[in-house]
Amino acid sequence: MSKKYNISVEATLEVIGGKWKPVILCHLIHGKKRTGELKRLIPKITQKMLTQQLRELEHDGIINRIVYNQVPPKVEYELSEYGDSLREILHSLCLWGEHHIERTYGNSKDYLEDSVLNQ
Amino acid sequence: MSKKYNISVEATLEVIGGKWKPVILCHLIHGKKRTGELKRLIPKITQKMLTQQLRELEHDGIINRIVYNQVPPKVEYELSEYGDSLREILHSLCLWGEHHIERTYGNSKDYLEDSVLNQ
DNA sequence: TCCTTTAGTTACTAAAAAGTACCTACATTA
DNA sequence: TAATGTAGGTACTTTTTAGTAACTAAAGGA
Repeated sequence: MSKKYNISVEATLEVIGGKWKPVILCHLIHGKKRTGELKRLIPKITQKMLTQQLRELEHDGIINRIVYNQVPPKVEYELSEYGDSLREILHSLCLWGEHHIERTYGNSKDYLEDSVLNQ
Repeated sequence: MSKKYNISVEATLEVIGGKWKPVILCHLIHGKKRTGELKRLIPKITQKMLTQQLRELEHDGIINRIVYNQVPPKVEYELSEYGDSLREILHSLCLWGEHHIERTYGNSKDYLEDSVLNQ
């Protein structure tokens, strides 16, 4: 009848899978971000994909969308309380990536953009 | 010049991103599996995708491919020592999925296939 | 001899994901 | 009056990803 998962990780992937969602969320674990900030932090993402992914994350209760009623518009995104339950996982995913880059290339400085995230 | 990541999680996604890899790996954290076992555990995967994903994981050093020189062929896959560094992350991803299913549907039994993985 | 079994390959097709380019709203400021 | 800045929407195209179906190898057994 109802939708079945063969293994629970499939449910996780429905929510945070894909090319952009983990990236967006890894930025949000460092705090609230405006739309434009996210675009700057993720230079290769298009407006369309950014909005689309943010909408889905909001729909799944992972992030909050905070709209300030002003012109020009100001919108901020943050991890919701529920999304915060992903914090450790997201952090581990970032950490593993750093280790992997080092293992693969010998160092991470030359292959990883400097940013608040990679200290 | 050389390839750059804007954030380290991108490197992680290159290795374990996509629709099938986390599923395959979550099965392998419970031990060595033959090709046919994996096909049975992941009913919706096709032979082609299974082989393709396994090859990539092997190439990235995440899994070992163990070939027994016999006919009909017998091949087993297991997490490599390096792949084992993903064990905790994979486990957390599964756990989060279970919580998410419960939060979303009220219970997990009706939405999650019974298997060794979901006790 | 021919079927079975297991793991895998390949050419082709279909579907899903992502990219492009252009459009909107509207208060503020020059 | 016209340009600016910010967030977002949309139709269309391209690219990527995945699925389909038919194929191979080779030992053992009927």
